[in-house]
Order: sequence, then structure tokens, then C-alpha cells
Amino acid sequence: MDDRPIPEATVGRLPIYLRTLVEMAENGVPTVSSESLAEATGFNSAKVRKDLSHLGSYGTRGVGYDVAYLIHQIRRELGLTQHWPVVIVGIGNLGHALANYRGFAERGFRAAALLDNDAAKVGEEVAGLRIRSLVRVGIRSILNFAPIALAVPEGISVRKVDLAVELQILTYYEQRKAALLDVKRPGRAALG
Amino acid sequence: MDDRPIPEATVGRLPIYLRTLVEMAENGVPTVSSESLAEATGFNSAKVRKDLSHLGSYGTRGVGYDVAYLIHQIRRELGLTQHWPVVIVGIGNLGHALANYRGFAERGFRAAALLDNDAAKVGEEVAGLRIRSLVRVGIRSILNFAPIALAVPEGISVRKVDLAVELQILTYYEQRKAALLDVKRPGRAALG
DNA sequence: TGGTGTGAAACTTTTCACAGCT
DNA sequence: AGCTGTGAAAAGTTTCACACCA
Repeated sequence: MDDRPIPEATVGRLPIYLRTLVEMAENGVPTVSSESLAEATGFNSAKVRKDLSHLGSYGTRGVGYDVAYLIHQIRRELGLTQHWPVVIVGIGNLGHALANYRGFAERGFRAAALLDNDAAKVGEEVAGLRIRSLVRVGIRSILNFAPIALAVPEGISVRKVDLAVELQILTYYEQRKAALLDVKRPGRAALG
Repeated sequence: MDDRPIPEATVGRLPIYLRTLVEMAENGVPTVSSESLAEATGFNSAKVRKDLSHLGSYGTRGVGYDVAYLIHQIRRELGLTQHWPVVIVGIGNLGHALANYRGFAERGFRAAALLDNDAAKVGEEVAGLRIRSLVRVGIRSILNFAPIALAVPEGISVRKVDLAVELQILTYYEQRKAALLDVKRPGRAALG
């Protein structure tokens, strides 16, 4: 592994390139240019080239990138060539859905355990796994769906997914769009 | 509304300040300094001050910010003083969970309709709403949980939540941590 | 004294534009 | 001729550090 870390912004986009490339491979596409990869992902070609350049020089001038090889390189860089067991904590509505979420299985993440601190739920079976009680386990990364800031020991990575936060960000831009419409057509209500 | 748009990075953090401030208000905290708000959110105080300065000059030097007033200002800026009906499209595992997700209701988002293009599901009742078939509706913003890049008409805002992507980003950093351990303790396997 | 508000500096990310390879 | 790879410029974001006010 090259020891220069890849910029955070690029790391955030690599999974999206990967998903797109896998789809292209399934459709028998052998090579892809930065321009067409840009179109498929919604980024622009300069960004695509800069991003991919952090993996190494895997493109061919005048041709583009070999889809299969690029998939391999991104998988390797993201550490997806090995198996990462996933533990789902809190088997409520969302935990249930996550345990059954096909998008995880399809991309190589398998739930290894379901944990809940509600004694009433322990023993129940979900998605072929028995719910177990919460114990101290060797967790190193957390994808947190709970709307709280977790305090974790150093060395544990946390990413948050807060569904309401995402909606609130949308309302900000929605509101601005409404305001723009107002300016263009004065007298019309901002929201019909 | 001030017509200078708030920087994107700041908009992304406003909902997090809001959540924290609401919690503080519930605990009877009357004022908050940028330092303590930073501690509660995990950002730093300079960033908090810069972010809040985009709302206006609502702090008091030597004292801090009035919690209730700040909540009001952030809500106003995010457009949360009005009601935004939410439509859930695709009532599978995840759609089910979203329809029942308390985090939405608690923060003022109510599902107005559940839509699915699977005829077998139409008519079924979930979370007190009857599933209806997919029709052309006046949608202006989309929070997309499906692992595909949506092609939408101009003027429609899209935000993506791809749960597998978030996990893949975590594996990158997890892998780097493992590599660092390796350097420190040569001979030890990267992953126990 | 304590803590905001903000220019300026530092850093990160994006975009431009083109040399150079196939 | 076509497309990558990349320096350099531009834009955006974070952090610093301090004037200034309650």
C-alpha cells in the first residue's frame, strides 16, 4: 500500500466509482473514459481523473481505464478484498431493516451478530440470526444511526447517518428555491 | 431572508447544532458558549462561531448565545418553521422502517404518502397509511436511499444516503489503522 | 474578565489547461 | 486524434489570533 493517505474527499467518492464500474462491468463495458465515468456518477471529468490518479497511473492515454482493473484497484484501496464482519446494535425498526438490507449483502457486508440491550428482544430471530444481549465486543468502527454524538475511545472511527439531518439540509435548499421563484414571479406564494 | 447563501459546509452542520441546542433547552440550559457547543457537537469553537456568524450577530460577548433564540434562528434559516410533507417511495424493508421511524416525527417530518410500484403491495396499510401506486407527483427534493444515480429534471435537489458506501468509507480508514499497527508492531497480523 | 465576531493565514478541494503518451 | 496525468490557479473551508464589547 502507498502510504500517502488519499484525500478524504476522494475516499468519499471511491465507493461511488466502484458501484458505477461494477454496473458497467456487468453490462460488458471493457473500458471507460474519465468523461463517461463522470457522466455516470454526476461528477466532472477533471475530478474523476484527479481522484483516480491517487490510486496510481492505471489509465491509458487515448483509450481510458480498464473497467475490471480499476474495480480491482478501488476494492484493494478500500480494503474490500477482505471480509468485514458487521454487528448491528439496536434491533428496532431500523435495525430490522438493516439486518435484511440486500444492499449490504450484495456488496460483501454480512451481519455477524445482532445485539440489543432490551431483554424482551433477546432470543428472537431476525434475518436468520438470533438477537443477543449487548456485551463488550472488539468494535473498531461505528456507523451510527442514532441521533446523538457518540463519545468513543480514541482509535475508533465513527461515521454518522442521521436521516432527519439529511432532510433538514434539503429543506434549506428547498426554501431557497422557493425564495428564488418568488423573486422571479412576485405575488405568487412561495409554496403552492 | 439574507440573500447571501450560507456555505454548504455550514448548512450541513446547522441541523447538528439544532439537535444539540434542543437537547440543551430541554435540560433548562439558558445560554451556551461557542466552546461548550463545540464540545457537545465535536467541532471546535472557532468553527462554531464562524458558522453561527452566518446567521447574524446573535451572540453576546462575555456571555454566549441564548439557546432558545439560536434554536429559533436556525429553524428559520433551515426552513423548519413550516410543514414539509414527506413521501416515501418503495415500501420494502427500508421504506417500512422509515415510515415508522420516530426520528422523523420527532423533528417535524410526517409521511404524507407511501408509494410503491409493486401492485401486490398497493392497498396494504403501514404506519397508519395505505400504500398507493406510483403516480406523477409534484416532488421537488429527493432523499435517495437506492444505490443508483438518479437522473432528475433541473431544479430538483437530490441527496443520497447509501448505507453500503458509508461502510466502505469506514473500511478504508479501518484498513489504514491496521496498517499503522503493523508498522508499530512488525510481525503481528494486521487483523486479529 | 470572558467570549463573540472577523480579518488574515493555512489548508483542502475543485477546476483549468495543456504537455505528453498511445 | 483522443484521453490521461498533473502542475498551477481558483474556490471553498478551517483555523488562528486578537480587537472589541458586555
